[in-house]
Amino acid sequence: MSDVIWAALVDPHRRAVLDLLRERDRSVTELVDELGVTQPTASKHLRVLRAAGLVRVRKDAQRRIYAIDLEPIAELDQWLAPYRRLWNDRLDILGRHLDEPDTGADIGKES
Amino acid sequence: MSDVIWAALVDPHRRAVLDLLRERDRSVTELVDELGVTQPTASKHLRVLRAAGLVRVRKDAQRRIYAIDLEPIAELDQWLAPYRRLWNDRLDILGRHLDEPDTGADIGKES
DNA sequence: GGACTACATGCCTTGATGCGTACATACGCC
DNA sequence: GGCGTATGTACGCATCAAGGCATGTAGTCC
Repeated sequence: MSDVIWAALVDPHRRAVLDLLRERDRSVTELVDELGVTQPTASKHLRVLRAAGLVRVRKDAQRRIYAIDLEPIAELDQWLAPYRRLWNDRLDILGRHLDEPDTGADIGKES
Repeated sequence: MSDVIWAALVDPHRRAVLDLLRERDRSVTELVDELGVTQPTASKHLRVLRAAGLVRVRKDAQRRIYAIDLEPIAELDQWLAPYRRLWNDRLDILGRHLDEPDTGADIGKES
């Protein structure tokens, strides 16, 4: 997946923006208030998120309403998939050992 | 989830390391060869990955064998979960509209 | 059209990051 | 103990990203 997406998500403020937009669409002013940052700072973060395709904008009179776009998130999920599979496999193995503690004939008990 | 994990994952070289370690454990020299970077560079990346808990090391004589640790990845997966849920919800809605294109009585046809 | 609101952009400074080079350290072998 | 291999670290440098401040721009209202 694109480096741009990772670069966008690495910043806590930008992840906070996504969290807020997950709830509902918001104007820049709303985001500024919620994040506690200055307006230019928020605008720059939004620019990065836009470049990564993580948010979309629509105009509402003089306001800009930002909405989340989940497609890059789905990409991230795909990147994660093989790791998640590995993780689950290992949990399964652990679970089997916990379920059948005395069938570990192949583990080789000490001595 | 911790910023350290995001910071560790943002670098392509470090993600490449994880990809390689997903396959099997490897020594630093192996990673250096695979990544095509100098040894100090690799060591620094590994340091960051260690700090984030994404890899573990064990000593084998003068070599250090690195192995992946999936727990931070699981954390990332948890962070992703609400987004994935939202994504799936929207796919479902889209799917329903595609399946039953003419039952959209509540959509409000024009005029 | 002038004032006001909402937002974006440019410039600057500062702190973080990645890489290269050189060096230090640890281990095995003889 | 000296040497070679394997790895980590210190330092300097270049790049970059984040925030502050000032300014530009678009839209609304009167």
